Amino acid sequence: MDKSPEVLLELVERLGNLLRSEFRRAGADEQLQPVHVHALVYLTRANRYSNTPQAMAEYLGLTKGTMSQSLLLLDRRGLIERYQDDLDRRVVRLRLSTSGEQFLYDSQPQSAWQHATRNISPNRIRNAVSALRETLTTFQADNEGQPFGTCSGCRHFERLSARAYRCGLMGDRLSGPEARKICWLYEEKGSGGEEDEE
Amino acid sequence: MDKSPEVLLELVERLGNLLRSEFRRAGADEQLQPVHVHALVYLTRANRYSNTPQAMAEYLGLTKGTMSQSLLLLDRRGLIERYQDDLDRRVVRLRLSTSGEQFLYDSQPQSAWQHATRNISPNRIRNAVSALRETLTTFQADNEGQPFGTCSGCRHFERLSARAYRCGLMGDRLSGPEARKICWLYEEKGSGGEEDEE
DNA sequence: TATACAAAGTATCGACTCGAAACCAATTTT
DNA sequence: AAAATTGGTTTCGAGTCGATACTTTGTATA
Repeated sequence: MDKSPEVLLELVERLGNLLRSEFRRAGADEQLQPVHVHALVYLTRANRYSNTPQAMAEYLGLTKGTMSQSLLLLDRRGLIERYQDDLDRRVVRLRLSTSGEQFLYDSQPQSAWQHATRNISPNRIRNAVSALRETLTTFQADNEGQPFGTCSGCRHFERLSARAYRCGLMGDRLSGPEARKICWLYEEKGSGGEEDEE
Repeated sequence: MDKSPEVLLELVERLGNLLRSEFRRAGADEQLQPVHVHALVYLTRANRYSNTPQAMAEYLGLTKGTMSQSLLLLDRRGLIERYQDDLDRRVVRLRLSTSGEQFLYDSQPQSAWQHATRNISPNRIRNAVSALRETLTTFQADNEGQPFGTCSGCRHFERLSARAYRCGLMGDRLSGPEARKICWLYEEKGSGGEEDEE
């Protein structure tokens, strides 16, 4: 019997704890909770389909009510900006404010981690990434959660030319940087045979 | 430029969130918070040097005061037992009670994850484990945190015979299963040159 | 059109987490 | 024996969190 999956779980758990502690530390000066820092980090990575309270709540594993609270706080502190969507006036869009960006720049919540991978060869990292990504995909498929992923690996992702892309689902053109951000409409590419009726 | 470390961070974050949600779900019936479930899971994996409030707090990234609160709750609910150490009467030892074990057996907080790795070859998992383990080690070394690890990879681990082991630091004999549990006195084996004076 | 219904967000409430600081008791150092 | 240290507990106040109810906007249906 192989205990590896168990050990992998343990490592992810532990690293998750440390990351959380790191976020706690980063937010301490500004009296922010870990989840607030995480929310700000998320905003740097979210594309135009994912920068809403709902997507964020889903990503962070919170209810929309709780999310609303945290966003209220971040707004009061001037770290984010909220504005209405043009087409659907129910939806709120979120973006980092200048001071939000400044905060992340100053507190560097991710630097300790970045540093911690310095001794690992790019190749090994890529392998680990691929294994974890697959785990994530399977997990999300099992648990009916919204699947998050970056555009570049998505079924709806279309390359128009060398540097122009498009989301086939929404029909919007995407810039290169945006194609590397987190999308909420993500669907696994090659998994096939899962064409939902209706 | 390679974005892989960033992506790895993101995956660990996300999987950490999902794990947390999973713990939340598992504890919902018993009105337990995710951190309580995590504490119970930790106890199943802790060896004789790590089954104390302090080690647990360190592992979960909490202060001892906070930890004390959670342990009080778990004790009141009858999910754990606390008893005094024989040699040092300040230290409290923790163990799962029968109903604690029953709870974990019933709620299966880790099963969803175990399931999620089913499509990944053992070999790829082992590679991912090794990369994450190294990241963890580096991270802990950078951040002066207590290094957790399993006995079998520890510098103090000695094999007496085919099935008998010993911790060279504490002098205790260890059973086979115990040698696979989480230890708080863990020190990296081959890293060398870090012999602390004093 | 009206009218029902769904969806995105907000507000309120109560239980609980969390760190900080003060505290206590057992141990170790001096 | 006194002082310092260590493992844990207690207390406090701020803040998270889910549940529930609610508001506003959009969509479907008659």
